[in-house]
Order: sequence, then C-alpha cells, then structure tokens
Amino acid sequence: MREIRCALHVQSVHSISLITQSEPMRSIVSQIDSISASDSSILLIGETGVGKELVAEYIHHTSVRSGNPFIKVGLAALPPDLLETELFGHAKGAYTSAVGEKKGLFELAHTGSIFLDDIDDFPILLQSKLLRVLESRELMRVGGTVAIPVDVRLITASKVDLKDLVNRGLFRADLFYRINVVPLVIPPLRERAGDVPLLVNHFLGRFSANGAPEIADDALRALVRYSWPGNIRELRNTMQRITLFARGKIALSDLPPEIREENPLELMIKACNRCFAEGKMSFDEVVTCLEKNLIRGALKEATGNRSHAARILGMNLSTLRDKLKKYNLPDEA
Amino acid sequence: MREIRCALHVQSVHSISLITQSEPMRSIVSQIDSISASDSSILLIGETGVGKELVAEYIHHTSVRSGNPFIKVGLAALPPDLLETELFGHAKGAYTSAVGEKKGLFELAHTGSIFLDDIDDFPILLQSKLLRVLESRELMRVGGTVAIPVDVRLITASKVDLKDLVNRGLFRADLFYRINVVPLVIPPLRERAGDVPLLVNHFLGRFSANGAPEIADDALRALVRYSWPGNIRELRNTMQRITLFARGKIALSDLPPEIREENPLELMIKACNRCFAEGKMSFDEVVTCLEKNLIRGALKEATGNRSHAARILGMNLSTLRDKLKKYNLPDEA
DNA sequence: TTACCCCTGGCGGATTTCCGCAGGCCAGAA
DNA sequence: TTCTGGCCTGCGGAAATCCGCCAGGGGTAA
Repeated sequence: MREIRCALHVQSVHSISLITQSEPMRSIVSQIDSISASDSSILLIGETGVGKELVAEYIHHTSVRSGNPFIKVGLAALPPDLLETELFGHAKGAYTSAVGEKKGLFELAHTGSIFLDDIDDFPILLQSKLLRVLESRELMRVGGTVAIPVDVRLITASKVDLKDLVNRGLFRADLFYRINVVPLVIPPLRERAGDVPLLVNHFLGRFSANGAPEIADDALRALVRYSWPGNIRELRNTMQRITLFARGKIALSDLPPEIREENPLELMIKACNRCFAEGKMSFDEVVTCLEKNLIRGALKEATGNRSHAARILGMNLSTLRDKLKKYNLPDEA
Repeated sequence: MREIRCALHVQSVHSISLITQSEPMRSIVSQIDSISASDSSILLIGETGVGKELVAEYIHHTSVRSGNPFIKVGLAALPPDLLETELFGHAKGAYTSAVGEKKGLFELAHTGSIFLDDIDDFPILLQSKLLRVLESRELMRVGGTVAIPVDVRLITASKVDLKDLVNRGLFRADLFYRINVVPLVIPPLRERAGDVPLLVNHFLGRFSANGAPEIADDALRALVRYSWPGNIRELRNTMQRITLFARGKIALSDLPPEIREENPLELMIKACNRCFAEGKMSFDEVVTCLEKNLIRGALKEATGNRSHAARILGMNLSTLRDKLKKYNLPDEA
C-alpha cells in the first residue's frame, strides 16, 4: 500500500484506500471520519461506477462495528421474487420448496453493517417491511411467526435522487427519511478530474508486475480530459486493459480511441465557448458564423447541388434557399 | 546556397532562390522557365508579402536579358508628383529646380528589365504616357523635345485584380492588355502551407550564425497552421526575431502568441465542421447544441441572473427567456 | 417609510423562419 | 419523340422567433 504525502490525501484502512486529492472527495472523507462513532443510516448518492461500494466498505471499516460482519447486497442483481427471502430469510415450510429454515442477509449482518446498493430499484411492496425492520430492530422471516432481533447499521446507495422517486410515488417518504439520515453525494469522476492522475497511477500499479509504468504527458492529458462516463469502474478496466498490451512508458497510442481522440462535439463546444468568450463575438455572430460554415461545407460536398446540400444538412430545400439568400451565399461562396 | 534533393524544387540562379515544394509554386516556376526566351510583359498578381519582387528578379535572371540592368520601382513608395520624372527623367530647365537634365528609370533599364511594383496604385494620368512608351519603345523626358529610344522588358506587380480597376474606370483597359501578356498569380502562403517548413528552415539558416537550429514538432505544426496574413515577409521577419532570442532548439514558447495560439474563430470553424462531418449530427442539432452551451456559459458567468446573461449574449431578455423555455433550461442547468 | 433600480414573468404584436405547392427546365432513358 | 426524375424558383401560409410593454416583487439607499 503506497502512502503519498503532501498534496495527496490517502486514507488506508484494512487494505481499503480512498485515493483522492480533490476537494469534493476530501470533504466526503472528512464527513465519514467525523461520524465514525455514529450508528446513523447513510445514503450514498452517485452515478454508476463512482465507487459507492468502496465508500461503504470504508465507512464500515472506520466505524465501531469494523470488527463485525459487513454484508453487501446488490439489490438490482437479485431476482425480485427472491428478494424478500434473501433479505429476511424464511421459516420451514413457508412455501413448497422451503424444506428448511433460512437466515436472511439481515440476520447475517447482525451486530455489523449491511450495504444495500441500488436502493432506488427496491420494490415498493417490500419497502414497508424494510421500514418495519429498521424501526423495530427485529424481523419476521417469510412464513415465520417468531420475531428475531437484528442489530445492523444500514448503508444504502442510489444512483438517482430519491426525492424524485418520492415525489413520483415510487418510493415511500417515511422510508426515505429513515435511510437518509446522513446523505453523501459521491461526485462523478469528471467533476474531480484532479483525481484521475492518482487513480491512473494507482490502478496501473495494481495491474503491473513491476510497479506503475510512466505515462507520457500527452497521454495523461487525454486521460484527464476524457469525461469517464463509466467513472472509476471504467478507469479501472481501462488501466487493466492497457497494462496487458503496453510495454514500458504509456503513450497516447496505447489509449483506446474514445479517450485518445477528443470528441468532435466536445471540441466544438470548447472552441465555440472560447471564441465567444475571447473572440468578442456576440451570440448571433457565433451562431451565424457556424451556420454559414456548415452551409458552405455542405454545398462544397454536394458540388453546388442545393437539393443534395439540403439533404446533407437535414433541412428542407426551401429552408436552405432562404438561408442562402439571408447570408448572401449564392454560389459556392 | 543549400541544394536539397528529392521532394524539393529549388531553382537557384544568381544567388536568388525560389524555395518551394508545393504544386502551385512549381507550376509558376515552370511557366517562368518556359518563357525565359521571351520578352513578353509579365504581370504578377498576389497579396502583399508573397514575394512578387523575388519572383520578378528570378524572371529577369533566367531571361536572355540577365546580364543587363534590372531596375526595381516601388510605385506606391514614390511621391505621386515625382513619379513622372523618376520614371521618364526630365530635360534641363523643365521646371524651376531642374538645373540639369536627368535620366529616368526607364533609361537606366535600357536593354534590361524594369519591375514596377504596385502598378494598381499607378495614377491614371500617367497611364497614357506609360502606354505610349511601351508601344513606341521610346520616351520623351519631362520638358524635353527629343525622343529617346528605350528597349526594356516590363514586369509589373499588382496586389489586386486589375480587371476590377478597369471595370471601375480606375485603370486603362488598353494599358492593362499591354502589361497583362503573361499573368502570373502568386498564391498567398496560406495556400501553400507545404512550403512553410522549407521557408522557415531557409530563413533560420539565413539569420543564424551556426546554421539553421532544430525546431520542435509542435512549434513547426503551429507555424504551418498559422495563416501568415503578412505572407513570406512576415515569416521572414518572424524567423529573424526568433533567432535573436531563442537558444538552441526552437520551442513552441519561442513563437509569438498569435502564432503559438490557434485563432479562436478558426478553431471554432474547424471544430464545427469536424463535429458536423464526423459527429453524425444534423444542422439543427449542431446549432441547438451550440446555442445551449453558449447560454449555459452565459448563465454561469452571470450566476443565474438572466438579465445579465442576456446582456452577455447580446440579446433581449425576452429572447433569452424564450430560448430557455424552448430548450428547457430552467435554472443553472 | 418612500423612492429608485433591477429582475422576472406574462403576454401579445410584428417579423422572421420554415416549408409545402405548383410550374418550368434539363438530362437521360425508353 | 415522349416520359420520368431531379433540380430550381416563386410564392404564400403556418409556425416560430424576437422583443416591447406592463405589472409585481425584492433590495438598497435616503
């Protein structure tokens, strides 16, 4: 486990690392540390792949329950009809194939923590039972008649704002307030691009037999510039794939094309913003300039054929004609 | 004088070099070589700084008159009231201060060539006299009574299309036809960017005591990308300035900012075209995308103040509000 | 408390834009 | 020679856009 000083902020507990130097994540680590003595329910909000599971582990292992079980449940991955029994167990003979009693995941987490990922996908019919379990701190197995005490700390994760689901009647408001005692928003990777170099280095080191290889400057810039729609999971997978094929220093050419090449749309937006902000052009001037150039390009490609040019541009011939007249672009201007 | 093989085309005559590897210039050199035995009047057309004077020298020194005088006249640089006497001389007592007779530049060019630069600036009142001299092959000094024979080859240069001036009555049609026997259009440097590396190397070598220094790749790319509105003259001056201050290899940081940094407008146009061509977006989608982003940027800069944002964008508040509604951009989306 | 300035929303009129329709022309195929 | 398909132009109606006007609210200074 590498420990880095000065500008970095690495908390390593129980071989779990939250690697960051960005302010958004530092703030979250601070909040987690400040409630480590607490038993409060925590709701982690963030996009797929941002590392909610890792954060949940960190929370558990820095809490007073760190020596006790930590049960992770991906709710979205469980078949809906098995969900109840998986979570709460079932009594003997509860249904045809229930030849024996079964402990649920909540029982297994007794005295420890349970992490319910994708709580936004939780069936609303089970929400009332979950709420009862949380409030009474005991559960009734499916088909059972005996209340079984459970002492668990609840950590949940959602990829959307549960308030929206509450407003749409898809999530119980009372359950929401119960699990949202401490909300933590995990930012997407594109909002903490400053962490990308650390994470890249971390995963390259993780997957390389000889320690993290060096990265060319332009390759690093491309990695930082990329928006990482798949967040840390995508970054991790990308680094794993790179270490399989790259030799020595990581070059720009070692990166997959969607990272290596700047997205044309992003490039355009950046250029337009820069032109508008620096080029002293008004909104209309920028839009007009864009339209003119797109039209010119299409006419060139269509060798002056206006009908074809209109089709290229995805507009009506009449519309193109009107624009040609408006901008005084009669021929292949 | 360096001679380069293979891909290059360097004609060196009498310590004059036309350095090029681009097709447009090669074509011109071929035309010049093919008329070297001719005495035809040549009209060079091209922007300021493209090297018309150098081309004129080359023409003279590859012609049969190469051993005879070559007189260069920048017509725009001469005071209009002295123009006639400079070109055609004057007799003794032609005017108060004319204490002696004076040969004009045409006489000095006898048996050789005369190069009249900026012929587009030539006063229309002198155009008839010039025409008479060219047709009769003799001249009358200002205030003189004796016809003096002159045998000169005429090379003229213009930075505009003289036909336009003829159409507007600013240039005599008969004179135009007389001097336009062989028109040669010298392309601007931006239309033969392939020559930039050669020219950069040439001038760096010219101005460096220790031979041409090496250039970093990104610096060379910036030099090629630059549009060189001042053409070769600007390139020459830039290289001279660089060799004064740069040490060793020429880096991107050694270049002046207008070359080092890509012009925002050009960048935008390039990016927009690429986005449209590669990004599989329709005209409307591109325009919409641009508008949304410009609006978002303005709102961000105005911290949500729509009146301010409208002013930033240079549009009416009502217009901005209509667009916000159209694009469903309610808050700082 | 009052006055002033600025922002925002609602709304409607004028102008611009989009585009469909009809007709003519041209080139190529039957 | 006729027919067909495509392109282009003129033109007018519907829809969209631009923006001015009015009213209300909030903040600040006198």
